[in-house]
Amino acid sequence: MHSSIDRLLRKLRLRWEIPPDAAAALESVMQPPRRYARGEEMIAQFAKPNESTLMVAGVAGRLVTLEDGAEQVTALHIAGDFVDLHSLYLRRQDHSVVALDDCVVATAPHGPLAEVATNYPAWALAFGYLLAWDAAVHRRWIVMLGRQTARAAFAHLICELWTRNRDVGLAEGPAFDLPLTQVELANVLGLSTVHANRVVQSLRAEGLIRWRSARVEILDWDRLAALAQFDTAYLQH
Amino acid sequence: MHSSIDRLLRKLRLRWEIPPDAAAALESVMQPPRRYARGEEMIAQFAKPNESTLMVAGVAGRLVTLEDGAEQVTALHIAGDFVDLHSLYLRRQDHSVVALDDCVVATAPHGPLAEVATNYPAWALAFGYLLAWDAAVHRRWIVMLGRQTARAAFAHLICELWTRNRDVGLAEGPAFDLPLTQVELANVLGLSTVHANRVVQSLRAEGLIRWRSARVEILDWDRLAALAQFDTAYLQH
DNA sequence: CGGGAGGTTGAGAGGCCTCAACTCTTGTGG
DNA sequence: CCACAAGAGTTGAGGCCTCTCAACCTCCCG
Repeated sequence: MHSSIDRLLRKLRLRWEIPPDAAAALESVMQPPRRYARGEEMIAQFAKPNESTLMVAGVAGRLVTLEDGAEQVTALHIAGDFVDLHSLYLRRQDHSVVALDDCVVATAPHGPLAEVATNYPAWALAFGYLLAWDAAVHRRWIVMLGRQTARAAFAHLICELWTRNRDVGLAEGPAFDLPLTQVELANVLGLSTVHANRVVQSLRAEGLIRWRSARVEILDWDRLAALAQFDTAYLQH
Repeated sequence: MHSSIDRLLRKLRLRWEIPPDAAAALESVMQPPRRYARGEEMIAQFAKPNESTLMVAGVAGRLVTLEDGAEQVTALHIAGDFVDLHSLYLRRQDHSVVALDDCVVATAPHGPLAEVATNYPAWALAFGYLLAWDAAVHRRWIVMLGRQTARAAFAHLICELWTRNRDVGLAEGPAFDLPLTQVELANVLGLSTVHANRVVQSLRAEGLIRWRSARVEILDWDRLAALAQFDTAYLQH
């Protein structure tokens, strides 16, 4: 990877032309890469950032904390994802962003970023697409949490993350990095830690996945996707 | 209401200037209002619409149907909401849109709509805002489904819908229209119909709300909001 | 070698589900 | 104007999924 926006370009170019001059324009407004260690808070809840953050490497989560202390992860992001493109349009963050692994990110100040969108139709379109795509993933999570069992939800999460990793060139065959603790997984799936653990064990015992030392390997895609009722359509468009 | 976009303008003008000429430009690309009867499907799942739909009156829901037949509503929309602004950017609908009450809608063809965004910076900004706002609501629903009990989730839904109705001038004091059947409510909250019914009764019995003949009246906002852990921030920005 | 984070296990409780029946409301046709 | 049908709402009972509490294990690192 030569530039911070390579993974993003790779994903977008699956379905669109991004002209080299447009790519160069975005690249020119990205700040130099910055690192966060696993566990660090990248953006605080209720913050009002004046820049948007692009993941270059690692995994980050958007975390909502309720008054009673309950925590729910509303989105996971990997290399090539903008973590908070929406902050271009919304005044306050409704959630914090946490590094779930060591991360490298590059930020773009809102002013120049908006200018890129005005000057390059390809980016105006792509930013709209990225916002809409984010929402499409949110909707699938709503279905996952509202209408699927814990086992199916976990299976779906694995299918989604594998697909997204593949789309940016980060899946090696049936395997990809998943540096979540089971506590964090529970906060994604809306479960208690104890039950999250049992769900993981159950999929392992059935020979659907292997998961150890921050790496998931999918052993039986067909059965996993069937359990998850995974339909990749919402990720592609 | 004189024009189809009045409620939308009202909502946006809570935080932005929308110049009259920009307003006129959007209005000029809206098609004449069209009606749907309660229960009608406005947009089919997997459709590829070439227009976006603005609610003028009524209530609509975005409905995802899984292979096993389970149904989950991922969003509710009232007057002033674009139901599928994202279709400007995404090729296929990932869900259907259903009229939950008699509805009046106006559509705008994607071509002219995109042109309005290019020619009027206020609309470029507002469309980005509306997309991001939609996603913020999705995120709150993820928290609601993942980390709140059925009672709290229902309470939250009521708080959110009252606030949104108020913002477009459709709340009369503590009351607003909620033309959902309990089956539909269950599909919003990710519950069985039976349990949805018990949740409704429970909030009624506690004197938090009244709900009859498609109309909700909030009897004790403070206790309802506390139960819901409702924080209006995500709706305002 | 000790400490701590992460993972695992067991047992009992509770929220929510399914199945099934029953009641109430609404609207339609005779 | 009544009778009936269909849809919506309600109730009961039993069972499963998931939660809480609490302990214990394992691995890694200093």
